[in-house]
Amino acid sequence: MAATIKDVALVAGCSMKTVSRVINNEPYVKEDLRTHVQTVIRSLGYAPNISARRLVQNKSFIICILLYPGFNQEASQILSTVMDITHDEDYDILIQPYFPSNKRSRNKLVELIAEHRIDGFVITPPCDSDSFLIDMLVTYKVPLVQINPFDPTPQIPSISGEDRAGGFQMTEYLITLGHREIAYLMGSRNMRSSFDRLEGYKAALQAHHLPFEPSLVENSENNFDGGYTACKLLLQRNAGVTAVFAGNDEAAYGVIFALQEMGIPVPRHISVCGYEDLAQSKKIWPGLTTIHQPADDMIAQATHMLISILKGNPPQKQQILIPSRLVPRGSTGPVRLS
Amino acid sequence: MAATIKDVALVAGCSMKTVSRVINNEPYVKEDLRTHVQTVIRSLGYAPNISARRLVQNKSFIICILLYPGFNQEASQILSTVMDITHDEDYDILIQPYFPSNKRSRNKLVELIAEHRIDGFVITPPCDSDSFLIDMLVTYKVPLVQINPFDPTPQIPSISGEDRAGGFQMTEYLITLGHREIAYLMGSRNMRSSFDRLEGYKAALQAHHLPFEPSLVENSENNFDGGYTACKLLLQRNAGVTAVFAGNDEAAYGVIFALQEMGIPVPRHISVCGYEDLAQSKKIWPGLTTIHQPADDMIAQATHMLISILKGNPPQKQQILIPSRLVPRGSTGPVRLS
DNA sequence: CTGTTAGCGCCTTCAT
DNA sequence: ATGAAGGCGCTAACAG
Repeated sequence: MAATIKDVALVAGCSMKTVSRVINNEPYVKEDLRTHVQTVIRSLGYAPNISARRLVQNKSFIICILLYPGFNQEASQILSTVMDITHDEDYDILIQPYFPSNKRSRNKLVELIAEHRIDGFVITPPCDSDSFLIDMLVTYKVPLVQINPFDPTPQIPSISGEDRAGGFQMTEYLITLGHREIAYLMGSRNMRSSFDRLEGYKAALQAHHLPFEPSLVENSENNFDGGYTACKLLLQRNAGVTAVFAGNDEAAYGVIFALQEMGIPVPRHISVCGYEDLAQSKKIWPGLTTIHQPADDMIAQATHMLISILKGNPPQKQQILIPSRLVPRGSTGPVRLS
Repeated sequence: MAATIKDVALVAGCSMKTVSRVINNEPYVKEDLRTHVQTVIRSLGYAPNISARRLVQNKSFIICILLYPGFNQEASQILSTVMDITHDEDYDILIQPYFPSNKRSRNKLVELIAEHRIDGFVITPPCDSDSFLIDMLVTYKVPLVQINPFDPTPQIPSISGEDRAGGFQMTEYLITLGHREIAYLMGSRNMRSSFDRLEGYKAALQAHHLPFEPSLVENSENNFDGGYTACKLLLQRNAGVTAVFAGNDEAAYGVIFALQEMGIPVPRHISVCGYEDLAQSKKIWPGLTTIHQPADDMIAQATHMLISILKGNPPQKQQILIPSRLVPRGSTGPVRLS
């Protein structure tokens, strides 16, 4: 069997506690004793048993990121980021699917809190739209950090994107290119970002003295099929559209596909843009114009924030805003002079 | 504090062991006692402490998937799959980055084995090209399942794709479309699949009495930039190419991008195909022809296999082969009659 | 600076 | 069919 702290103490001729001090880099051990213990540790191939430590400290050293399984593309970048973090930190990171209001998801959550004693959670939209989730975490006093929450609360730390500003920037950019009939694909209604971006869109129109035309707003899911379908519906109803502002990059891919299928050149006849700047967006021809606001960065920040809270260092600012930045690529161009 | 098994025993008026039996669905508890204990458990809101169980059983109930961080697109699908599994299983799944022969990766691995006592590993290529890794796992007797290993060993269970067959199918398909000058982008040399697909490519040429032309084989990394660069080099050297068989889908995206950039229509002038069938491949216009052999399925199978091994049920077959299937889409077409 | 003692919450073993 | 005792490996609290 593997060596224990007791074995090391025996061989090193000191107490268990001293060995413990050495392992945990605690002070109050004379330098030569410390090095001696370290030698013994190495010679025995001793490694601390994390489970025992977890038990006695009543901590799991595991944090959990709750993700809505609908977002596929995002996931790849999130995974890389998470892997970076686990590479460096003491905490293990568990990624769990969470469907808001879903019975099984809720049961799993309870299990995670009650049995696994997960130390903290990172919540991504639209998971926060399930009030059961937040209630549960608050009741059990499990630390959490929210990403783009629908209702930011001062008590709960969060990372949010400047969606209103992003919606404004993008719309203004399209207006500058000469577009007047700009469609907006509104994403899921249980995410605040959908509404905020719409606000920005409206504000930009107003700033340029353009009318807001409700029929140019199409409800759709923020994914490929959503964008595809919305685009077709929209063009049926509204032949004059010269630009489509999709709810996110994935939806924009759907829009582009639909347009190509209909033989409408992008961006020569219709410009398309998204929101998020997935890695894929610079790989599809002719490159997708979008707002840079990557989920992975936000997850990384949230995770680091959570870990530092768990380590007893509350953040300076509870609510962090990530600025949005326009990334122009080939999928948008000047409106065609007809 | 949370209730313990002791509290439940006290309230229920029985011994701890009886409570333990109830929790774990063990036999030898009278039916009415069992239901009574269950009632008490519910009323106290008792939940077993996983850390304690882990300590006493000397198991972590955690398995680890080692992933090379280079594959970004795959990751998204892997994550979804993994989330599905954790939703159902008792095991937590940790996803860890692993760079073959990298010092930090190796240290992390040792930590995972020695301190975290990870119960089992799923190894993906090219991680298995680091012999330290396999040695480590075998020495410590940690169960593992390999995916597409370079050197399959009868002793180590593995899931592999039929890469040779896939390479053959795709090449033959292109030949059937009339292509004669078919370029092959060879991926990483520390993955067996690169070589096997090349074999399939050669075999198909031979079966159709076509010469194998070494200058049509280009070494490249299996990613977007690799495909992009290889495509440009290739066309400089070899103007007559009418089809490009990329090492995987990501590389194919790079090829398509390069061709579009050069104003070469796909598939009218040059056909392009990939290997893997990522979700993205049906979303880019005009759809990527590819071989269906998704990493996520293989990971899912490997993970289930590992878990069943850990539960004491060795698999019937140690080496599992996943058949490859051709998925024709819009990126390939008949060769142009010039 | 170093050591002793007493659990953490659960399961295993062996009685009853 | 049920229970009592002991210990997994570690650290916290308190002595020295």
